[in-house]
Amino acid sequence: MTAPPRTRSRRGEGDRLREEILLAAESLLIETASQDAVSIRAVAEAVGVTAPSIYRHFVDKDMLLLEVCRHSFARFADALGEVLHDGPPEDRLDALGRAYVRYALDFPEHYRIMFMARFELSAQEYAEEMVSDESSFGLLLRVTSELIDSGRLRPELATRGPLHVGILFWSTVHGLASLLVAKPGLPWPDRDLLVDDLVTGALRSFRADPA
Amino acid sequence: MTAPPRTRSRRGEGDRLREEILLAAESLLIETASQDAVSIRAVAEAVGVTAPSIYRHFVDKDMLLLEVCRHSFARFADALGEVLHDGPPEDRLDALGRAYVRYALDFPEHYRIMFMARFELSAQEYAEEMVSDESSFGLLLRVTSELIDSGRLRPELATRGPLHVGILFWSTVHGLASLLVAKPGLPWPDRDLLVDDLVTGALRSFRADPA
DNA sequence: GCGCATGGTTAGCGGCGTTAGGTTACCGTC
DNA sequence: GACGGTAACCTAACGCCGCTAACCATGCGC
Repeated sequence: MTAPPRTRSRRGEGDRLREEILLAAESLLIETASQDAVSIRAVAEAVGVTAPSIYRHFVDKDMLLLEVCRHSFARFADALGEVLHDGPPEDRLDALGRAYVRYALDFPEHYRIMFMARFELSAQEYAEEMVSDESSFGLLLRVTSELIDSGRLRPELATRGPLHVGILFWSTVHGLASLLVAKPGLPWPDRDLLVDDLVTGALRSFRADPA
Repeated sequence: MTAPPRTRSRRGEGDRLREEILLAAESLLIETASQDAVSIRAVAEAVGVTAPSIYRHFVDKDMLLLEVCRHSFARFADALGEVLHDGPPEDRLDALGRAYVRYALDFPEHYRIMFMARFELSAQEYAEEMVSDESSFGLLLRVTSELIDSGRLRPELATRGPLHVGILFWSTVHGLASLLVAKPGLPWPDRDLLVDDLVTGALRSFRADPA
């Protein structure tokens, strides 16, 4: 784990080390479950290289973590995509919400840096990052669009558009997920029950006709 | 701001410096809007004292920040208490939710260390901290109790108890609040509208009878 | 007036992110 | 096949950080 012997990369293969650095940073994040433990020096030692070498591949630590973020977002989107079977949009949103919280609990530190850390991105970068169709938020937007199109939404919500509704749902599941991640020591009641009531509650509040 | 001249505290007045340290830490947090900027050394310089002196009054940095947290929680509870006028529990919960998000936006860094940082407290400490009647969570629990007692809650929710319902509401408002705080650069749609729909939506999902 | 707890100080340790500048090995060129 | 250029990585060091050890001064209680 500490320092495997390294053979220097060939001419055009500098990106190999870049990938190793990213993987090491991710591993460190998972193993230590602490963002502080992911120091430039620790990552460098894990890949068997000195600290300044990191800066050949990442302009600074924030950019390294941001790249880890991007990886996490991709895996996050995959995890959400897997539960998104065919069916009515309500069911799809329900599945999305449950998978969302589950992912946060499975990868708490990844969730932290994705949604609880403040990276100073421009609105431009955010737009690219989040609203792309393959992103997790893109998935959500697609489902809220379906929901609006289904006509079963409260009219005043439907007029606000998919983004607004998406953020409402996002807020709801993120609220529970982030609290569970941030305060694991709290005497939480049954988590599954909370997720259940929260997700079904949100869906209920969206529906025009209370069935 | 940097170093006012200090006269040494008298025998029993060591707590005076302790208070000054706390206030300086809070000021730094507000002015710099960054938790990283609140270093032991910076705080020490702000009160006109050397860094090690801090440790006469706080065992370590975490405990200092935790104390700042306690201050914040107290002010937070005050802010919530102020909007808690008489009336039906639904209205009180509504007011609580709106004040909650408003506070987070007014004091984002305080909100961060209160609800988005991970302090390793014991369950015991949490219990004392949060469920005390004067605390913000205590206020919330009181209102959710009223709500359950009113009999207008969905029966399956009412049986889960005030804590469960309180956490559901807390999650909901915290979700939006924390996202707004964590990602200020995102192209958010109208915030007031979001708070509106979120809070009324949560209340609607609680109600047994959709009026 | 003396002892001693209280409320500070100076000096320094190890770790952090980061930079400057040097070194090594590969690769295309002549 | 020697050679210059450059990509890839190194050593050394700066200025921060949290924190500790050890020392000093003040002023109260006796």
